[in-house]
Amino acid sequence: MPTITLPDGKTKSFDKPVTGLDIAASIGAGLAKAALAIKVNGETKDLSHTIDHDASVALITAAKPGQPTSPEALTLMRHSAAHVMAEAIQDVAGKDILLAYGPPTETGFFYDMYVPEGKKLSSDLFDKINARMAEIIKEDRKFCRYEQPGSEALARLKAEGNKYKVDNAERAMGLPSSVYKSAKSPAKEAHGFEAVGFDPARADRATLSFYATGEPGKNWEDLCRGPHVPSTSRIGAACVLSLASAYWHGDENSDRLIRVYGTAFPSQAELDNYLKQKEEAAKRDHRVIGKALRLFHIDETVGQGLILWTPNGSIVRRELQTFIAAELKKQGYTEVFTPHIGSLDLYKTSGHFPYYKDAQFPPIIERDTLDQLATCSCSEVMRRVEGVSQRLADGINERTNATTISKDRILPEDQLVQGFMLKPMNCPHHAKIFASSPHSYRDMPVRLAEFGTVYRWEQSGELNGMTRVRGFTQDDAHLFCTEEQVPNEIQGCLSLVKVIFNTLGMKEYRVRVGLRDPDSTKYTGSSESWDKAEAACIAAAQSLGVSFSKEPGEAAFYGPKIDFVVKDVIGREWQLGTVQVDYQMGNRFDLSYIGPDNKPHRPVVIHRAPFGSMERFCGVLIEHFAGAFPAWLSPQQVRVLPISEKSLDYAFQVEAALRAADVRVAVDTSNDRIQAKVKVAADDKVPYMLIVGPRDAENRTVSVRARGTEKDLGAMPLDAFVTALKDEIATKRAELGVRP
RNA sequence: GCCGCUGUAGCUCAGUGGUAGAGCGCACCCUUGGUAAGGGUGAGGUCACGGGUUCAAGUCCCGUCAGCGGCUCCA
Repeated sequence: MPTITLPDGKTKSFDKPVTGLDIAASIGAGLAKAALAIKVNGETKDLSHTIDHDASVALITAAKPGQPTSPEALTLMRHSAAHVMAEAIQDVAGKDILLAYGPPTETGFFYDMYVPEGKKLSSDLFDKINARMAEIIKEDRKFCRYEQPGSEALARLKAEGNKYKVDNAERAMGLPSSVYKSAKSPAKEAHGFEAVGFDPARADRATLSFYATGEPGKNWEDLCRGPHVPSTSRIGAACVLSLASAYWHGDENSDRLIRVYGTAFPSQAELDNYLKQKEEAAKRDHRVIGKALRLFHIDETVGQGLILWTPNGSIVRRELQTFIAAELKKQGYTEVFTPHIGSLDLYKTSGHFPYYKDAQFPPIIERDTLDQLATCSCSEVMRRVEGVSQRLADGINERTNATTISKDRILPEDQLVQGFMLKPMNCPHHAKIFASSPHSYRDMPVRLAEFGTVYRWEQSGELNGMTRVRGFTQDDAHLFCTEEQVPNEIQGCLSLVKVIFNTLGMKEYRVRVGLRDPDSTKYTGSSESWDKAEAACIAAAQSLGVSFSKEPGEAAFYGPKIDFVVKDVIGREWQLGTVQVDYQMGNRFDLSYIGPDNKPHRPVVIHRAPFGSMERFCGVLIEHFAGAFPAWLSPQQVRVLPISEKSLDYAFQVEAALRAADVRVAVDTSNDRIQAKVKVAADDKVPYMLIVGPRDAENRTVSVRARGTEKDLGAMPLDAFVTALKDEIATKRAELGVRP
């Protein structure tokens, strides 16, 4: 008879098998009421699950009013809400919509479904679907689990004609799918089900579970692993949010499904709060603020994914670049400038071409050469563009000690097509700068920094405001160092990140350390070097003091890396910068320095762009500050608001005094009332408003109103304001601190 | 690239196959004021672009381009 161990270590013995609900009730009526599910030996089960053996059990409960709900409870509610939504959709839009897969997510849930041709599932139906969901929740139907032998259940699902469920069932039982064939990855794990070895006998032994929302055979039901909350009312409040499309199994050659997103919360108030937060977040979107504050512009005629930095945004960017450049100088970096294009041979040497050709703008080829190629077939042109001379191939193969350039890419000189690439990376240019002069170990490390603009052919559907673009400027640098110097240089990169994030008050970022896959042999460089470099990356990440994760298999083939990831206002994660150790580039470009032994040695190269690109970083910053930049970054730092035109003269004097102190300032010369001028300045998120009227003119004072304050802070002498603001700007303070 | 949605004034958006609309912004005029919108007048349109259906298209259909939400991808 089962003895149950509770999380606090206490045990309870029962004289017959017990359900989760029994256990909860044995502890207290309140707990029984609040319980949603149980965890048996760490595995979440329905509350009605029967335990007939000794186990450690924890109860998952709904939160008391005013208390935060546990992530586990939310996940349960949302998974259950996905069922409710699917039922509602089938009620509203028709049973011929085939359900595929509906899991909970971090902030809600979705359900992928196949909508037959000719049928439309559009957001017009959301009101009806939401109403139906509310009804189902109110009906408080029990989630009723029942099991069927695998083969029997499978036959039933096949008869029902939903191949997606058949596929789910087959995969749940460890059978190969009879309906889903993937060209890409046949062994790919099915949605959410554990991958198990193929075992035909398993189908007969296995059972499949179904959940009826109510009575099996009478109410709506779905093949589902569970677990669920006890009944629909325990979901609280749920709603459908948006439509998107998704591929079956994420496979673009497979069926296209409609993905319906929704979310659920324990109460309507919490749901409303979430929706309101979403709305607020949308207002912080850098694309919205960028337009309102005229920070940047994207013009169809210029091209998608190409950012035009308007004057206001350019100020923000310039301030940031100046800041970063000053920090780099402190760290011993030297600045370089390189052009926006480089010859094809450069990228054949580096390996970027043709390996990443799909992610690049096509090559720039001379007009005469194009004329010569006019009669060639497309594939012939590509062959010639991608071809490599014998000399270049021999050099690379020798230096990389492998057949890096295969024989079939080697062409006679007269067949080779010369041309240029818009540069997708800065490293080849920097490597050439390093190689342009001899280096002694005494000069190492050589740190070459450039705000280098690169161009990449991103898929059109991926472009997104400033966060995903086709042309961008990296805060790039390459550190050419000896192997011993690697840990110290990585540490230096991260301390730079720390300084800058701290100054900007950015705490919401995480760090991923990409390590090599222990089972793979694709990596270059000795395993001792790798061990040291990986250890250095981990140690450096640890010293940052933010959350970091080790990601085996995420390293580049040429070395381990550290990535910085931030979230935007709508919860999407963006990779900002990266620090990558590279054991390959030195070989590719035949780089060397003379060591103490008077012999040449290969330098290790560290690529680092801690903020990724100015575009993405500024986009993230706009959202971080919601457009309300600290004074040092603000496009306009002060606006002078004369009470009336009678005070215009003094307003201009104030402006002149501030301008002389290098403050970005403007006078509002409109003939509006002061109330209107205050409103406009507030909308423009100007840090300081200086209201000046006859009183101020007489006393040579300014009445200060800082952004975010409801009222004026009082008057202060003009000179004192200028001094205080200059100091705030010079020290890059995050808060607006100038006070009378 | 794929799926869905969207595209009307500088911005935010109404618009039922029958004369192109509002608010904000902008220009000018009145108002000269002490902290989140004073009043008036006016200018401003290839209804994204190209085809088609129709007596008639901003509206319906097809295509293209772009934006948005996802999917896939991301050195």
